[in-house]
Amino acid sequence: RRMFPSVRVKVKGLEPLQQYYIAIDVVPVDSKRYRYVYHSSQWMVAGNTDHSCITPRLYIHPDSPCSGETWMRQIISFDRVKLTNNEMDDKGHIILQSMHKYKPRVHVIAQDSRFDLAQIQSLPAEGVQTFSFQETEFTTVTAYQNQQITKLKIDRNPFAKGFRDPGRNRGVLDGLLETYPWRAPLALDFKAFGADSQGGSSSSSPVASSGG
Amino acid sequence: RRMFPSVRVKVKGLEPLQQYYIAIDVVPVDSKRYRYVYHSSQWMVAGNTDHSCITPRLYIHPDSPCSGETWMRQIISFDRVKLTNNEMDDKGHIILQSMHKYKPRVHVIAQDSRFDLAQIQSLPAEGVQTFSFQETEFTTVTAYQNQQITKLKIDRNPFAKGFRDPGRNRGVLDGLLETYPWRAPLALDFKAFGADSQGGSSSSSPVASSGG
DNA sequence: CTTTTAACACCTAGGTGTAAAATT
DNA sequence: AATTTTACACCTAGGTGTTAAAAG
Repeated sequence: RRMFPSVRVKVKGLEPLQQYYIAIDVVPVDSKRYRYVYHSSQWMVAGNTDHSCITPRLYIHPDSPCSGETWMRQIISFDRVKLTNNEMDDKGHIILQSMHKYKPRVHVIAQDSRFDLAQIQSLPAEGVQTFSFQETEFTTVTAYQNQQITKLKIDRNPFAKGFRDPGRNRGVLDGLLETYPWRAPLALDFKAFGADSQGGSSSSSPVASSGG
Repeated sequence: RRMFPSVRVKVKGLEPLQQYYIAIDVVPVDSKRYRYVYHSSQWMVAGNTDHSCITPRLYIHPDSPCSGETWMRQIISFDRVKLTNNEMDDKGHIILQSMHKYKPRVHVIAQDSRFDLAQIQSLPAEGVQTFSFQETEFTTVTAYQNQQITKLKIDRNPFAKGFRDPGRNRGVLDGLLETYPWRAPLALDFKAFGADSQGGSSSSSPVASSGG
């Protein structure tokens, strides 16, 4: 299923005429398995798991490759990214384990004639800058554990319109959205050199969860 | 509106590791205006018009750029090409005049670092090979003139399913499809060097017409 | 017991020819 | 009179949370 809300970014500091690929992947935050405790409304550690050896799948933004000038002029939205818990998936979706914590990463990749980047499966060794944002951390589920998340999805996702309450509960939702982390596009600055730099921003608590 | 039936091609003779763009455009067959004569079921010349000065719009296949190996492994379908008669169109659709004859051209463009091909608006001077096929010639209309074309579209276009006759008229349509020109993908051979080569094939009469 | 799967009604988004209205 | 535009019902295609059944 699609990731919702989707990651949206703005990028600056690119070379206007250079061509870039922009891609996203999702990496584990830790090696813990979580369970949701209803009476305290919290995710709590429920054991260890092993994320080792699995290279995360890369989703290339469909506008890639594209000039720095064009990338910088638009908000870059990853709203077609699909997540699955099926480890045998053959449709190129991003594979995650349910009941785990993850964080998306955005990669800006300068096109280099030394590599064939047409069919990128893994990140090249150089010419890549990686950004991630604390506030985009989320917990995976196959069925929603948190009623607030369900309401947020129903109210904000156009495809869930059929489940919206006519008017009555809007106030509650507005309150939640006050701290909703992904309303504004995240900012990437390519000028900060070096790979794996953490694009920092204000850090709010993880709120979003996505069905697998 | 979309062009239907759409142009489908297979290409061979590419360099497996070279990157290529593949694009389509539509050029006038002549400078005549046509009208459809019902009693003889024929398109007849109805005057002259001026196609001069207008550079045809290029539709880049969405898989571009892509390696020769990948292009050669698949049937290349231009089923999302859109036609319009609005000369002020700002959505990048291919602009045609109604009641005129046209022929699609397919261009195979080797990626060359000397040019910025990310946003191709016009064809580069070299590294391009152009193919066209007599049997893909068609006449533009805003309302169908020929009942056989209407039937063909209704029976073959999945979006027109709501207009299909339940079973009864299938025989008539099958007879028409026997000479339907675009059933098999057209064959391009990139080995035939030089630009503007005419990829020849059997020449049947123009049958397809598309709404503007 | 908890978690996952699959079928479903209900949406968004957009591609059909039709028929009536508008234009030329 | 011929051609074009517009609104429309009817489709395809696919993204929602829900629910009941299945799996663990």
